[in-house]
Amino acid sequence: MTSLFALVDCNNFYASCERAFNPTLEGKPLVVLSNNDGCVIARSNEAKALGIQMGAPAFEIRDLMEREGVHVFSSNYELYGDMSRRVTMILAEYTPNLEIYSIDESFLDLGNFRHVNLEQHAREIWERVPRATGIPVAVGVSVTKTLAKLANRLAKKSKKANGVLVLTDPMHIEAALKATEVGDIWGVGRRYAKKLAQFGIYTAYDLTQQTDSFVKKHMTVVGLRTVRELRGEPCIELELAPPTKQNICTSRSFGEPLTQLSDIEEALAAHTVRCAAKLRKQQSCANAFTIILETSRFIDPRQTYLNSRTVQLESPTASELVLVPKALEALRILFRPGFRYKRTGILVSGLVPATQVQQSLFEPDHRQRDQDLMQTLDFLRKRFGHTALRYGVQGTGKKWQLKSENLSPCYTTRLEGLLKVW
DNA sequence: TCTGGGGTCCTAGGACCC
DNA sequence: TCTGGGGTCCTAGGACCC
Repeated sequence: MTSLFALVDCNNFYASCERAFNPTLEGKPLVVLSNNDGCVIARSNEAKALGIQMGAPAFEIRDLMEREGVHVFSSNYELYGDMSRRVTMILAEYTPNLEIYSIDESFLDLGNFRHVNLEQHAREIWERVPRATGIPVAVGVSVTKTLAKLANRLAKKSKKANGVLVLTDPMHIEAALKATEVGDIWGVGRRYAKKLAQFGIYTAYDLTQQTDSFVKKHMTVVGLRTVRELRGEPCIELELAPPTKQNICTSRSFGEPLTQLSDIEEALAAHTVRCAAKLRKQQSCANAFTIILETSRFIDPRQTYLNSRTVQLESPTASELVLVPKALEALRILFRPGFRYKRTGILVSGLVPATQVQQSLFEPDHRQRDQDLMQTLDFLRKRFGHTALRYGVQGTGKKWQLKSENLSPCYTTRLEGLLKVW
């Protein structure tokens, strides 16, 4: 039996979320900016039509946006996360096997749906999700995940497809491969596209015609898997449960450049607390952590500074009480006066399941005490918000906090947002 | 003045061991 | 032509994804 996958992708997801609660934005150009209101990370179709590029720095297009009356939003991940859960719940009704691939994309296993009219089934999903959630989607169906991605892309692009494309007929697959540039394949980025062009390989079809050894030589085994999938041979399985993360990173740019160690300490303490909470959420402990400290990358190279410091822990931990002081200690070693710093962060690594933690022979055993305290903290923060309980060293965060000047209300998760919808 | 924040996997090369 | 051979572990760097 051959496999069958659908990829359901939300159109302009963050932009659509903002619009879902504000119908007056229908048909208007709208963009969502990254953290710190830095660059464009989502655009409505109308904004795309104005020529606003993905990743464009906000300051470069400010004039254009003002002139054209573009509605600008700071990113509101609380809202997007909640909308994403709503979409996923609808999709789960259409398959027993669902992979939540990202905040706005899911793969559906349709392996046992051969008897149904696929076109009709996909079209039903396409209609149902926006009706239930306000978020428009596109649906691509094919025999491998990579081809389903490709079908999804064409479903969005082609007027005739109108949001739904089922790609199972070999003739249709070949035509689709010929119509797709090599750099638009899932798993082939800009670097490889450039390299392949030097060999005269421009379309997905061209790539499928290469020998396995050629592909492996230039694109490693990862690229070979992609090519086999394009040829219709499934190599990438559905991931039903999210894999346990092997690293967890929490870092943010500062709202404005910082020169004082004490301000940066505040930021790093806050990031470390968030990072430790993420660790506990996946029930892991870290064996090591790395602290990153850097200036802006967009200034005179003589004024830039980028350094990191990795610290091995005596025994794996997820306790803030251990991590915060050690993180700050590492930061003080990294810090050089005289630079204008833009970002700091922590990455925890060497993660092991919390249940398998071995106690070091040389450290006093604070584990039980720490665990109890962390449990209490997690409970209180869940109930009262993650900033409800802070350490003194975190300060008030005024100096380093993100710029978010155009934040929409958290319509779905906060009282003031709910009232506004009413 | 102003340019995001997460992640993954693979490979090559060096250190070190027997 | 060939400085021995083979294994593991670690890190840095490069590619990719959203």
